Amino acid sequence: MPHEPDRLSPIFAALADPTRRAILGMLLEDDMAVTDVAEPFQMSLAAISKHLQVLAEAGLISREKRGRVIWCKLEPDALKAASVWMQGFGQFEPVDLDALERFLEVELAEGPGED
Amino acid sequence: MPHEPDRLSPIFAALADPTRRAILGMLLEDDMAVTDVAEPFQMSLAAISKHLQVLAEAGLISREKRGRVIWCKLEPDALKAASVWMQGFGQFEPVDLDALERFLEVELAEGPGED
DNA sequence: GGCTCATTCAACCTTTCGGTTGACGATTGT
DNA sequence: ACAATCGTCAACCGAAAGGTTGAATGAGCC
Repeated sequence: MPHEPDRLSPIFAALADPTRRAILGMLLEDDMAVTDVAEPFQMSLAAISKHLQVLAEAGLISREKRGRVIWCKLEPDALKAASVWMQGFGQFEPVDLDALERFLEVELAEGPGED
Repeated sequence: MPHEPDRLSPIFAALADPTRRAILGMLLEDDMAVTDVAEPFQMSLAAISKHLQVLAEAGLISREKRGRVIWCKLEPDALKAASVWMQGFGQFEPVDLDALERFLEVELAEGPGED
């Protein structure tokens, strides 16, 4: 049996960019058109389009064309695959809830688009 | 207000390489010397050394020199940070800290696969 | 038809990544 | 003292990442 294609690497690679994580955060609230996704960022629309392609190839989002607008939608399953992989490593010690809270506060305070 | 340094990106970037994920898997069982980490791989020792540096800079492992041997040890906290970030998306509860806390408590108390 | 808006494509540039090789410092054993 | 071992450093390489700009495609509007 040859080995299965590596679907995990593209997912983690996609998550490794703060712009792309911010995009995912925005998409968490609602589906969005490409132009609207790009609006809060300082970079060109083409750059955002590339980021969306990376996210789509990793399976983290899907794009659907309705009219002349392309709607981007979060696809949680890919994220879950990566999460499951990490669960294997996560079974160490009971979680440090204080650290968790601090971490989440920082992460949520940064928010999408402010990177 | 400048932001906190981005600690999440290096973690995901480190996880995006299958060699590095394999190394983490090996380190899950036991601490290992660099040479022993490198042994099962087809690439040079220097390449593995670089991978270990990437993992260390992401905070995923630590290295301790005892004698002429450098021992590599898994550091679960960094992984936990990334895991928590992803679980926020998977559960669609990025704002409800209480619910996320309760979820994690239950999740870690039961442990994966111990239903 | 022609204009405008939404998105991607193509070419290009610079920086980073993942690998190599060979030399090197540090440590241990004889 | 000398040689072998452990690991990193430095220089180099090709490929990929992340950005730019400008042209091209395609759908909707007047």
